[in-house]
Amino acid sequence: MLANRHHSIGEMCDEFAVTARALRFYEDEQLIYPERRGTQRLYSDSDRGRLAWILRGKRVGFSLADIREMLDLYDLGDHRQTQRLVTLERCRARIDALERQRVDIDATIAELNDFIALLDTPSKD
Amino acid sequence: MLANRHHSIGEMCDEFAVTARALRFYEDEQLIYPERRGTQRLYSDSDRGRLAWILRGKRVGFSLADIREMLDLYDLGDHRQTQRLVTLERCRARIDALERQRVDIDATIAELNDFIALLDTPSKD
DNA sequence: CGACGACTTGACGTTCGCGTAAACGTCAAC
DNA sequence: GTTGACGTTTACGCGAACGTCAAGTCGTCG
Repeated sequence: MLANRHHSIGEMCDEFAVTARALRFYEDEQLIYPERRGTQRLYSDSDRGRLAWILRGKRVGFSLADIREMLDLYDLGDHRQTQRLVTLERCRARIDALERQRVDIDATIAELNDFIALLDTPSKD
Repeated sequence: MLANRHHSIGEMCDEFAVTARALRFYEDEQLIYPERRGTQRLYSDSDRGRLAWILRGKRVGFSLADIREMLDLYDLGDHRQTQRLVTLERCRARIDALERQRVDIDATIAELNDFIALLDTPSKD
C-alpha cells in the first residue's frame, strides 16, 4: 500500500465523496489542517484519518462543533485517554438522544394514525 | 360553553402556549386570518380551530408550507373531500418518512455502538 | 391628565452546513 | 503562446421558524 503520500484536494473529494467547498469549510472551522505547497493543500494520511473521523461523526449526527472538540482532544498528549473517554460519553449521550427520538417518532406516528381516524369519521357539516 | 366569542392575541397565547410573534408569523405566512377591530386582532372560534390544526401539524412534523396547503383546501366548496384525501395522503407519506427515519436511527445507533467498541479496543501507539 | 399595559408594524439576527458565483493563480500539455 | 483542468480567496445566499429589539398606537384606570 502506498502510505504517506500526499493527496490533492480533488483526490480527497473523489475518495470521500465530498466537495472541495466542504473540505475548505472544515479547514475554516478548524477541523483539519492540511499542509501547503504554495497555496495548494496537501492532505497526508493522517489528514485522511481525521476526515474519516469527521464524516463518521456527521453520519451519526454530531455537529461540526462537537466533532472539532473531540478531534482537538486527539493532540492532548495523554495517549488519547481523554479523547477516548469524552468521545465515549458523547456517543452514549447521542445514543440516548436517538432513543428518545425514536420514542418521539413512535408517538408521532400514533398521533398521525389518530388524525387519520379523525379524517375518516364523517363530520357534522 | 361560550361559543363564538372573540379572543385577543394574548388570550390565544395563553391558551395555546405560543408567542404572539408566532401568531403574527402564521398570519404573515397566510395560515390564519383573524379579523381586526382597528389594528387589534380578533380570533374567532374558527380561528382557534385553525390554530389547533396548525399546531397539530407542527407536532407531527409538517412544515408550515405543508400546513398552509392543507388548510387552503378547507375552503374549497367540495365539502372538504379534497382536503380529507390530500391530508390523508400526506399523513401516510409522513408515516412512511418517519418509519424510514426510525430505520436510520437504528442504523446510527448500531454504528455508534461499533464506534464505542472501537474506542474500547487498545490501539497500537 | 398621565401612566400603564397590551398591542401594533418593521426589520434585522439567529443556527447549520455548506452552495454558488466572481475573479484570479498555477501548471502541464499541445 | 494558449488552452484546459485544477486550484485559490472572499463573500453573500439559503431555508425554517421564529426571537428580539425599536418605536410607536390604543384603550383604560385612577
